[in-house]
Amino acid sequence: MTTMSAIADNCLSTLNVAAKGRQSVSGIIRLGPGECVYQAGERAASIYQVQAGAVRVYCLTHNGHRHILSFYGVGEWFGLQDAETHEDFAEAVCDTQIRCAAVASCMAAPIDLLGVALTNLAAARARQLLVIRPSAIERVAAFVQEMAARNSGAREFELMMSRSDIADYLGLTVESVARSFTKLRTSRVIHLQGRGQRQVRILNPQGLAALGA
Amino acid sequence: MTTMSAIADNCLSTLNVAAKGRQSVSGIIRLGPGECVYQAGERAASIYQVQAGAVRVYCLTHNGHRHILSFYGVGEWFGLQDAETHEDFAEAVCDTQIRCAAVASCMAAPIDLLGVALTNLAAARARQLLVIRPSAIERVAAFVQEMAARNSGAREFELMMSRSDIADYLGLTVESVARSFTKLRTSRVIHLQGRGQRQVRILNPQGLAALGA
DNA sequence: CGCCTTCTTGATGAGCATCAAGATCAGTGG
DNA sequence: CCACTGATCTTGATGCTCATCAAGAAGGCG
Repeated sequence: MTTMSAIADNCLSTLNVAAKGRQSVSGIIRLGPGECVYQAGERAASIYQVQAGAVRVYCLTHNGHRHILSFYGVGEWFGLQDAETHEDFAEAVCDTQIRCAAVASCMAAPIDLLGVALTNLAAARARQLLVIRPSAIERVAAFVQEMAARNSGAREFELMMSRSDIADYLGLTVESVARSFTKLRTSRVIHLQGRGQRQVRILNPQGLAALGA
Repeated sequence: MTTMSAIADNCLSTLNVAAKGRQSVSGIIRLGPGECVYQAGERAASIYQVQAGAVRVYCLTHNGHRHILSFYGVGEWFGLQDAETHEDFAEAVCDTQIRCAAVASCMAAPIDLLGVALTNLAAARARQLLVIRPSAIERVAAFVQEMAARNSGAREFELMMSRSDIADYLGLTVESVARSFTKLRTSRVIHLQGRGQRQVRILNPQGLAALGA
């Protein structure tokens, strides 16, 4: 019983801490490529939903390398965490529009914080399975599938992020990413064109799935 | 205060879904090494807290390999997720005692589900940073530090899991794990002894941190 | 003792990081 | 219109690290 009430106390304290010390900020924000949504060290008082474009959330490792924890596309929520201040960075990948909701406002318009947290948790777990995969081409194949799924399963779509972003997301180097894309292209699994070879058309979904599943 | 109730509402809605079709189960469960807490496909109607021992939660990958998502030690909660059924497996690592709480019971005795979810999310993110690290010895060093932290930062403690568990947790092979432990031993960073070389004493915390930080 | 599991050590090869350089493209200004 | 510039992407060569295969060492237990 005492354990139970202790947990209830945690619940209260977490939220009060998160909300205190900052004015509730809500509204729409427009950002250009590379512009920052929040930085490590800032107070975490809001959560954000992508309205258009895409956002990358990343951490810096001990040796200064950037590791992208997740990309967020239209409709997805990010920025929720347990600590009082952010330990990560969020930036627009391209021209982007986000909605900002103060966590404290969840009482007025109850946003499903638990749902957001669980969705993010599930995504983080899925990413672990992806990243642990040894082969570079498998990671890239899985990434292409993930991006296709984000575009409603379209056969053709445009990557909003650079090869460098993809590399930092998959834990590879830019060169390995480029090589894997080349392999997928020469083996007729995908077709690449457009500015920076970011326009992707999936030619052989089965072949892609066989690699990335 | 109202924040609380909003979360309670969320709690209710999510939990009704999760709890339906299964009797609420609460209580204490004792398990021996390798015994199962839940399996993929089972309805997710409860969350669990480790009272003694340790639990491993893992997924099976497409090619049949086991990937351990997380270890849970005394006091930690696991089993919470957004899907209606589990997609992962939970097993006792050693002799273990867990507390089982039906999610539906959170209305009567409000467990901080959001807090549990956010803690798990933070852990998943930390693990991404660990696993993405290229070097095997760095991963093992970070793992040893994590285990030390779990034992209240003790200099000496016993690993409850096998080398095989560690390998599946770190995304390495058993051999690489053993080699890394050997390197840490021969470089006088740690000392190993006891059954299965699972008794660890940290001789050089700075050296360990330099590798694993 | 024999059998089993777990951990360690050795030899070899594959795959990726690294370093280096070339290719493509958008933007800029003569 | 073309040359210049910088960013991004691709390709090539080399070495290191880890997975793999194989076998030995160290308990635990009947």
